[in-house]
Amino acid sequence: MRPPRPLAREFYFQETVDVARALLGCILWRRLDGEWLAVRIVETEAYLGANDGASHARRGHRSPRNESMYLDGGHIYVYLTYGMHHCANVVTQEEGIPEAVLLRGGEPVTGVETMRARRGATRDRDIASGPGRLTQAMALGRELDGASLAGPELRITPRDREVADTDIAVSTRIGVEGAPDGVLWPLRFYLAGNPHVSPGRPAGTFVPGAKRRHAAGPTK
DNA sequence: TTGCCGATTACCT
DNA sequence: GGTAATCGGCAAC
Repeated sequence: MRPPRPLAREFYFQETVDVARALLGCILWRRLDGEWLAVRIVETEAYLGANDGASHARRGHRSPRNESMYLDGGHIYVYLTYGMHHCANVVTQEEGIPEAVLLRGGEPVTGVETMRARRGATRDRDIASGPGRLTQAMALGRELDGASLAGPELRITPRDREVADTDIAVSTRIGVEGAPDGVLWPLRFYLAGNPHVSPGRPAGTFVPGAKRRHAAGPTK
């Protein structure tokens, strides 16, 4: 199975939150040893640059590690976390604006047995349901940091089935703590009910006011 | 140069 | 529900 045409470059220049939503249902492809691996994206998180306390680019921070966040839209930012797991992000916006969308979960579509072997997983739902699992299954490492998402080894292609707004659930982001701004922002998006969404936290739909507190919301 | 800690996961009780 | 694994980045000394 081979990938169709990649998403147009303009896709990545929409508002980052819109990109995070629009990526749900799209297909991420990775060519490994001549074989195409693919997952349908089912969970994302938006990171909104300098004003986002949870972002690696908070306060405008820039270093060799997060340099790829400053590329123009349509590239990938891969970093190592907890000393052992990689996380992959889709870079958005024009060059110099460090916004990105973290890929948190994927549903295996093609190359499933290769990914299963890479993960040592038995159930399909354990293959790519989490940011570290997704990068391990698809061999997304630091060597791909900064690569194009419309290239010969890596690409994202359009949805292969319809996704309605009502299929998309929203919550606060996972694993971000203590950040003065950003912690409560509803920037995690996922396909409601999809078993390949990460188990990181009860997948509760974000309900404004449920905890007597409204997320401040990005003021971008 | 040192020390702390993370956009996580797997395995334990 | 709790925590060890594991190491690069970054702030502070």
